[in-house]
Amino acid sequence: MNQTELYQKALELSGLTVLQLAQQLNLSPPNGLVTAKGWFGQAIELFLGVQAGCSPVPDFPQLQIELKTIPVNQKGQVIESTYVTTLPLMNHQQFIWHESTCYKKLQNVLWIPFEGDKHLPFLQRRIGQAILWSPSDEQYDILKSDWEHIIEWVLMGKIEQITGSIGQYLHIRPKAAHSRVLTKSIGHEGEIIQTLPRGFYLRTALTQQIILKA
DNA sequence: GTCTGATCATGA
DNA sequence: TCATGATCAGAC
Repeated sequence: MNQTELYQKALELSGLTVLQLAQQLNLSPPNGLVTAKGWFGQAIELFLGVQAGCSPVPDFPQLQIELKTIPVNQKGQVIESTYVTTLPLMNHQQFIWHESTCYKKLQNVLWIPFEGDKHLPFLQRRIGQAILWSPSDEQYDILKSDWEHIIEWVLMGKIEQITGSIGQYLHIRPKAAHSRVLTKSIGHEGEIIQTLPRGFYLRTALTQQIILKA
């Protein structure tokens, strides 16, 4: 499958409801998202033929394309931020921008917008028109500088001091089963410390531009 | 625990 | 109201 074929396949989703998607895939859909937060994203993966897995690479490695679903309200406004990848804390290879999973995942993203208004019954929500996006020069520069800023703090052993308010398009937030989960990181003396795992997220400041422009 | 898929829920 | 911090589900 090449890029065009993938995009054409994604366009077939346009206008389908969640229920129709589930029927087409022979899945029994959940009644809501509280206990099935990732269900929709995984159903779309199944439809487009993404290999299920947990390795930190783009969904379509050969095409360098990452797949993202994104909830939008009736005014076309993005409702939620978008998870990108885990924040590297000990993996040195990941401290180089061009080697980072974050860079690789953001080169090309296939966005699948869908109705995310909470008052809409989940099964009746419709899927929108897919968007194949790559960052503009300006978006790229901001993403890179956000990333470098955050990684610099990690390298200086200041992981505990990075809050979600840092970063214009890209920021970090907790990413774990719960707030007691611990993983290794660098302390301010260069020693190994235990800390809560974080992930990179895209702010709506960026994703709104992408959805609007399409 | 570590990764993926994400949205929930609460405080300012 | 909305951004930050917390949490849910599943594969491995």
